[in-house]
Amino acid sequence: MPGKRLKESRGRQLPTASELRLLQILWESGEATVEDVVNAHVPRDRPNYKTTQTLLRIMEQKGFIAHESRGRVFVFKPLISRKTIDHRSVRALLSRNFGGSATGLFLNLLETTTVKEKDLDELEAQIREYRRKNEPSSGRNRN
Amino acid sequence: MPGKRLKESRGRQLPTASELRLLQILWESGEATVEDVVNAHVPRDRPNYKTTQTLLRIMEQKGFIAHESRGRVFVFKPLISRKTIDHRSVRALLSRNFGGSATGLFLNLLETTTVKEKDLDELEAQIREYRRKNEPSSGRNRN
DNA sequence: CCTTATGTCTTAATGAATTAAGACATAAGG
DNA sequence: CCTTATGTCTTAATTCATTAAGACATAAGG
Repeated sequence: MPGKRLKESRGRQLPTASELRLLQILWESGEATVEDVVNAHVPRDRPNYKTTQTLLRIMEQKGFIAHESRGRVFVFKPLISRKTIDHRSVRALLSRNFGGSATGLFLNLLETTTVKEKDLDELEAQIREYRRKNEPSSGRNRN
Repeated sequence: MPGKRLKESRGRQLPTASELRLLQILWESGEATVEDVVNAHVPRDRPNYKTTQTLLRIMEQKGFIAHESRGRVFVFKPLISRKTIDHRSVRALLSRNFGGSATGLFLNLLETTTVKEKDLDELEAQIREYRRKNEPSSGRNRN
């Protein structure tokens, strides 16, 4: 057994890859026992029960989730939302690779990925929506 | 000394945070000695010479950079472009957090960050550009 | 030429992430 | 009631990232 981890629960900002996988299961199911979490995986990459248990305990130490006892089993629930984690992840990538420039990331996205026509429409709509929200004045009044 | 790392140079896909910092220096300067890399940092967070040397060697094992001897010093050059790393990083985030959906990431970007008016224009222009490139036919011919 | 400063090479301590086994407690079934 | 299956708690091996010291070689300067 290696690494005790966290002197007094320091709480990294972001979950690790394995932690995120379990979080996603909890987000979908709302709450889950260790067994539920294990069984939520396809048999192909179903993790070990005890391993999963350990991971969940660590995630609790980090403040990502909480548990309550129900009979003799623990039921785990997420304490942090998917949206929050997504925000943090995007911000991390932004400052790591793009000097904080959202535009830079977006341009990269267009280069990297294949965007469907329908999604392009959606993106334009969202840009218009963003404009509407953040600039209620109708234009021209630049002073 | 902990961890020999890499049985026969396995080559993780992405550089770690520290590695990326050094890579960015190499991308800007084109090439650099250990000393150059150290001095490229502001005194505030200037890393140790030997630490930097070790990191550069590891990065070379991973295939991110290469060196050539010049006199008795090593001159390091990047083997991988910023664009490639950015692409990989975005793809990683995409599959990790957004189920591969670029649109999801983009919507998150709009929510998370403050985008300047000028950048919105730029984004729209890029979307039009993307359309022009990926759909040269002028419309209507759906068969 | 010979000392010394500087650079590379070797070794390593520490901490975190991942994985999982064994100890121990207890609910459940016969 | 008593055995057993199952769940939690404790401990730990392994790997990688980060940091850096010491050994050793050699170019540079006096």
